Amino acid sequence: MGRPREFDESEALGRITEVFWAKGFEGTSMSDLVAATGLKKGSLYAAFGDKQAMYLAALAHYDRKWVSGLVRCLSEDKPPMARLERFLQSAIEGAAGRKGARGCFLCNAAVDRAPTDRTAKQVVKASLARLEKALANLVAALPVAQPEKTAQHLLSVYFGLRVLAKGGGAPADLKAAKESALEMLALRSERAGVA
Amino acid sequence: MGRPREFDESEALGRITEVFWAKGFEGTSMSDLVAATGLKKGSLYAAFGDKQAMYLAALAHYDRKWVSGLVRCLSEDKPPMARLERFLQSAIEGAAGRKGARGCFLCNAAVDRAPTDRTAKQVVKASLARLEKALANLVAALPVAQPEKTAQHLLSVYFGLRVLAKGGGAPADLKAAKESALEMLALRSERAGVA
DNA sequence: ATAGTTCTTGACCGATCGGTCATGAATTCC
DNA sequence: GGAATTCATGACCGATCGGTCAAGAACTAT
Repeated sequence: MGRPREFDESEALGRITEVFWAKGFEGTSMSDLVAATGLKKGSLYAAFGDKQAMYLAALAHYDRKWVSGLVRCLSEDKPPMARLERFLQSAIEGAAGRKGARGCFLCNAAVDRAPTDRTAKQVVKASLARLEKALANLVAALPVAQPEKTAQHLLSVYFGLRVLAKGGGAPADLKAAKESALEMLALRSERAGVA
Repeated sequence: MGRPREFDESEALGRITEVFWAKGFEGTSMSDLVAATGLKKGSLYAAFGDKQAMYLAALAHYDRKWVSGLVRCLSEDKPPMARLERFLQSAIEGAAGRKGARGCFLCNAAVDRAPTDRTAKQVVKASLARLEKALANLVAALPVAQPEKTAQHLLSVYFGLRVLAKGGGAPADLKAAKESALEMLALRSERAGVA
């Protein structure tokens, strides 16, 4: 009953996500969201609540769409090392093009929103846990001891690459970090395989 | 000649740095800086320029004070692995206490300021390069091949730990990531030492 | 003493901030 | 065809944003 929505809520959430992703919570104004969605302020508030709620909805949307994509990529039916290589490579490429300069929304949220927004922090924690689990599953297919520890290590390399990429790290340097991580892992596997 | 400054410019810069460090560029207002320094708006603008200039001054101040501290710590006359352990541990502890929740200003700047502020990006790049060089020097004391690659790897672990810590990573998980990184390095050293 | 210079202060600026609300349009239920 | 309900719209709100400026205070050089 009542008048039906004239816009696609999910599409609007996609636009909102991109804005928060690119500009952060504090850097995003309601007029930015109005411009990005083509909706009026009243409609946005009616559909999503206040600014913080919009941010949380965007973060959840990112988790569903992009984090899930990463998890899927980590769980693919390919050689484990190839999956890991692609995983780390995605962190490097995420800051390459003009549009890709936004990096990883999860990383951004962890750094500049989690410390002040408890709910955002919980969402971030949940996404991190999902990634860690997928990584641990992958590493478990390798002959290394303590796959959880190694997964945490690789997760930190991933986010470290995100930071360095945003900070203007040279592509060659990022590639070096990635290769070093993979080489060390191969070394460990090799050794454990022998033992 | 003329009326002398009634405040310590360096002390004011210290206060300004702490505010930007804790709240980011967009999250900091001039009234925040006024409150933190005890100065009036006019004095701040006269001394430092506009908001962006204040941020850049704060970032440079951080580089001089804290990044230099890290570099010094990495160059100490102690066992290399102990220095590395302390280096990574500082990333973990930097988000522990209430006050420490601000994490690493350099990491924050890389994530939320570097993409939109070219000058900030250059300052960040310079600081990153300093850290990388100190790390490479340290790693060179170890019997590992390609110390620069390894240094990049360790630097990404460092910033990854910063991100995970801010994202609410459990202390045990952060410790695991740190230990995994150090163990892999020890393994590599051992092997290279044998070869 | 006085002129010249720098610093401090608080009032002030237009613009924008996040958010609300009354009104009219669109739809369903009876 | 109302009555009820929901949505879209644009005007509107006080607060705060980053930034400026005139006027007085504190100092130096002559």
